[in-house]
Amino acid sequence: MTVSRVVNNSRLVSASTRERVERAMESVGYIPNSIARSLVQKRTGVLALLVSDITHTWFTQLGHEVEGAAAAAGYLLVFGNTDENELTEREYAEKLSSLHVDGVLLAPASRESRETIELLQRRGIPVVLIDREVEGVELDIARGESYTPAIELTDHLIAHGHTRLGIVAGPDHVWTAQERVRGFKAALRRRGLPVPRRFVRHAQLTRSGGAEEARKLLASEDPPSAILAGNSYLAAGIVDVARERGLRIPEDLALVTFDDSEGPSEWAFYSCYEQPARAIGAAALRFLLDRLAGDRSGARRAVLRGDVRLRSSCGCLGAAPPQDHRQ
Amino acid sequence: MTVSRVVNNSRLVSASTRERVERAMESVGYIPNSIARSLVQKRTGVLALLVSDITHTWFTQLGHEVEGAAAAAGYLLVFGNTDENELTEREYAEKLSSLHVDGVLLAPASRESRETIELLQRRGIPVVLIDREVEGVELDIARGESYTPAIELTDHLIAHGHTRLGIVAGPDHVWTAQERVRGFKAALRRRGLPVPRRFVRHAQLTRSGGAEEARKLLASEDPPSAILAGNSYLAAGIVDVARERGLRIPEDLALVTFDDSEGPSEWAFYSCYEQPARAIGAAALRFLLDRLAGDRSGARRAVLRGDVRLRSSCGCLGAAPPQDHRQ
DNA sequence: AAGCCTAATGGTTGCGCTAACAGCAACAGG
DNA sequence: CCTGTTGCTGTTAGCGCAACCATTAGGCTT
Repeated sequence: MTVSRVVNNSRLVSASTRERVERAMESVGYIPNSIARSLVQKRTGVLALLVSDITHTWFTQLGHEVEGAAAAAGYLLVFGNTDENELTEREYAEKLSSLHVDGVLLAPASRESRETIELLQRRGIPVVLIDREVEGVELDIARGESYTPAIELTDHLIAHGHTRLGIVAGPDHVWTAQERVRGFKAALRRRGLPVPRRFVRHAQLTRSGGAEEARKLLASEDPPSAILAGNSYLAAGIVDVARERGLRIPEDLALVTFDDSEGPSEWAFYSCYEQPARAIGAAALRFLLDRLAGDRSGARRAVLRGDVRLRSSCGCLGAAPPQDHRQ
Repeated sequence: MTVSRVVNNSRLVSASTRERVERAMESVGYIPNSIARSLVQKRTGVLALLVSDITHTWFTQLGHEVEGAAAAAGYLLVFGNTDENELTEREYAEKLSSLHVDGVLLAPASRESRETIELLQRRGIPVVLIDREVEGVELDIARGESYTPAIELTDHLIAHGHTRLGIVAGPDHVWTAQERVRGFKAALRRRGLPVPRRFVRHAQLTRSGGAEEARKLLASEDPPSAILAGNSYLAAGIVDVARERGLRIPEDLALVTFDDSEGPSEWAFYSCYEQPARAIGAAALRFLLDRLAGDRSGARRAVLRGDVRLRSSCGCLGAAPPQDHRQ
């Protein structure tokens, strides 16, 4: 039909016909069927963002940014939540590829995400990684840093005079957690400080996960006097436990963490390395849009630098324990 | 083809053929095209959740719950973010209806959302409202309470001895904000207390929005000694301003709020009325699934009761100002 | 005036799938 | 033997759209 030409406003339609068609569409209440269109055009105008935890502020900030930019480029963004689980992730990938989304931004759950990625690539769906590397995968990626800042933060704790340091990082299968642990250990070794295995803890990336591991950490005979937390949720859990045990922060327990970014105001108490969520999202989307525009060049990498913010929880802004935040 | 029958596992296929087909699918890497299927079946297996702010913990908790339940029912959930804006909302609705999502859960941005809803209904897409009523729309809805709890919270402040009370609510076009203001005023009137117009403030539902209005509230000659905040983000903004002005909470300024639900630990300091986000999400999805199963009965309403949690910010747990949460 | 271009429009086809039906074998009952 | 029944498999059509080709009208060139 000529209707199609009107809808897609091809220029090969006379003004009079166009108007006639438009009036007709109006009166019938015609709405083009994107599904049929997608079937023939092989593009849907939908992008997907798969994150590991949609309740995590950091990811939603990033998502918010990506969504705005995607809308500006004429794409609809859908969010998916993998729950830090490769199986859920794979299922999402299958659904999304069967729905023929045009591209996927993925914060990979673990090493196993490689299969998810390969699945998507086999279907010709461009993938851009967010936040986390996957071993053996050469792909566009936008992320922050983990190794170097972990060293910086650890060094900072050491500069405060601590010699018994612990870390509560995310699950072992999460790339950023591995990197942060690696940086932590490197910093300690460089200073000739011990790295007791029991001071290196992996937790679920939630407040209760952080609390659980903090409890193990602080239960020992000779507990650490300073902790590097893998992110602000873990830090909040650690603070919970400190409160439980009557430990003042930073006097009895110093704390530094990661990932704060426009978070709740409580986090304003944590000394942290702030990952630029929005900038990472924007960079990732740009990579994806370039791919969709036909860019076939090699894998690109955007490693965005964040800022260290020294506040109360390490002792830089004086002793200011949050134990008044009782339930 | 018989292939279709295998994929949809109809029972009219012999075991041998099924296996043969499956082996073939495996070897070719065949994946069914959901788009084509959707085109003929007129269902996509996709549900949408439109919220006004995806960075708001309350909505993501709700979303997380809905997503899990939707997945269990075989549906994929996509999230959309309307930014508290009817236009964005309408655009989403058009895109989603043109993508033929099977149903929509909507937290309506304002009264104008009525048009969004009518648009979707005209296309035969079932809609269930979340959290907020829309005047003149009779539709399934799952929400918490606002009017009654606002009275309770206000009464509680009065019981603490306050006579000059203010409210920082969400934007005037948001239903819950209207209700909370209505309850606030009703409680004051019932006790014979004045309701100065300048003590009733509407703010953007963000921390900075809350701070802005709190500044106006506290700048007056005879400022309120107690504030009811419309949600925890607004409360955080109010706390920021109190800190700015050296006001102790609750001694110099008492604070009660809404919406806390598994939020950041800072919120554990706020006395609040806790809306059951997850339960609301679950109820809404159940309504939607019932509609999809063919339920044609009248509009249903689930009004879920939450709990008042009395903590430090109103003075119930002793004076415990959070001013140590400095930047 | 013949030939040829261009702009505007309509017709046909096929994207990949499934609903509906048609076909066919095997077998039971009359 | 025929008819009916069951159990499986193949065929046809059509979902709504756009790519492609065909057609027409009108204007331009030579």
